[in-house]
Amino acid sequence: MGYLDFTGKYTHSVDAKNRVNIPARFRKVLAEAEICEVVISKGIDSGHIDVFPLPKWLAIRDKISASMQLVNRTHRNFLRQITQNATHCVLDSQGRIMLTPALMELAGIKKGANVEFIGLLDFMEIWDPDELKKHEENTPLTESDFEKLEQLPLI
Amino acid sequence: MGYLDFTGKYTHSVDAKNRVNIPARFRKVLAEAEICEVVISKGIDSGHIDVFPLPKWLAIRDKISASMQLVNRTHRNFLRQITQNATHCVLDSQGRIMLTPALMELAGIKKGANVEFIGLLDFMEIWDPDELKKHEENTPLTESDFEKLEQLPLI
DNA sequence: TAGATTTGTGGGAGATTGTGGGTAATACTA
DNA sequence: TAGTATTACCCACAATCTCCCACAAATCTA
Repeated sequence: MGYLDFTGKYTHSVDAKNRVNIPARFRKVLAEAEICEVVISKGIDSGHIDVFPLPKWLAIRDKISASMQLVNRTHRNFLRQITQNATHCVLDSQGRIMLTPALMELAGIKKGANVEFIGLLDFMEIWDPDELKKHEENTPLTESDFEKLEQLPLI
Repeated sequence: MGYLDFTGKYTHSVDAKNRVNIPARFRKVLAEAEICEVVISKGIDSGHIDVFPLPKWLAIRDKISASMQLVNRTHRNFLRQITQNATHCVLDSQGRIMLTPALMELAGIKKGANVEFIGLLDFMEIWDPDELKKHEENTPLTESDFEKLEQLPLI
C-alpha cells in the first residue's frame, strides 16, 4: 500500500442522488493498485469526509480493534464515533461513490453543490469549499506547531 | 473472523412480533462469512442490545471462562449480567431476528418503534434512538479522552 | 486544428429491501 | 387432555436503491 500517492486538489459536484465522481487522477492511482472499494468516514476535523482506500481502512481497523478494550467506556464511545459514520463504497461503473446523508450533514455538504477533493498521500478528503476555507483561515500552522513537528523525523 | 467489518448506522423498526430486520449491509457481511446465527445480549452501556455473530460470541465466551475467577464477586456479577439475557437467534428467511421482551425492556426498546443499528467492526449494537442520543450527549469524548487515545498506536 | 478519447453528469428500469400479515406447528397452562 | 398462547415459516408488495446506459464537455493526440 506504500505506493498509493494521492496529491492535488480537485473540484467536483455532488448530484441529486448524493453521488460524487472521484477525480480521474485519483481513480488512476486506485486502479493501478487494483482497488475498487473505499471506506468513507467522518473526518477528525469537522467539515469534511475522509476517503480511505480499502487496504488503508483495513489497516486502521486492525490497529483500532487490536488496542480497544470494550469494557472501557471511552474506548467504546470512540469506536462508535469512528464506525457509525464509516461506510464501504464500491466505485460504480463511472467511478463514482455515493455519500451518506449523515456524512453530508456532518461535513456541511449539500446535494448538488461543489466539493473539494484533497489528496493526502494514501487517502483523500472531501471538503465543503466554505468549510475548507474557514478551516484554513482559522487554523494556520504556527511557529510552535512547527517546533513540535520538528521532534518527528519528518522531512 | 478478522474479516467481519460492520460499519455505519441504520434505522429499522421492531414489528408487532418483536422482529427486527438486520440491515442489508450487515446481512451481506454475515453471509460472506457464512454466518446465520447471532447471540444478542445486554449491552454494557444501558439502552442498547449487543448483537454478536456466533464466532465472535464463542470467542468472548472462551475468553471469559478462561479468565473469570468465580471466587471474585465482581467477576460473578459480570458473568451473570452477560449470560442471563444472552439469547441465540437464527436469522429468518427475511434476515430478521426476534428480540426477547426482557432485552427490549432493559434497552428501552418498544414494540413497533424505531431502533438504530450501529456497526462496531466485528459486532453490532441495537439502540433505542432516544437512549442513543442521551448517551451521546451525556458522554461526549473530551480533550483528555483524546490525549489518552493518542497514547494508543491508533491511526 | 480536427478528430478521438476520456471525463463529468444525468436519468430510467429492474432488482433488492423493509415490513406486514396469515397459517401451521409447537409449547405452555390450567 | 383441551384450550390458549407463542413461535416458525411462508407469501406479498410498495418504496428504495443499484446498476446500466446515454450524452455533453473537456482533454488529449496526431
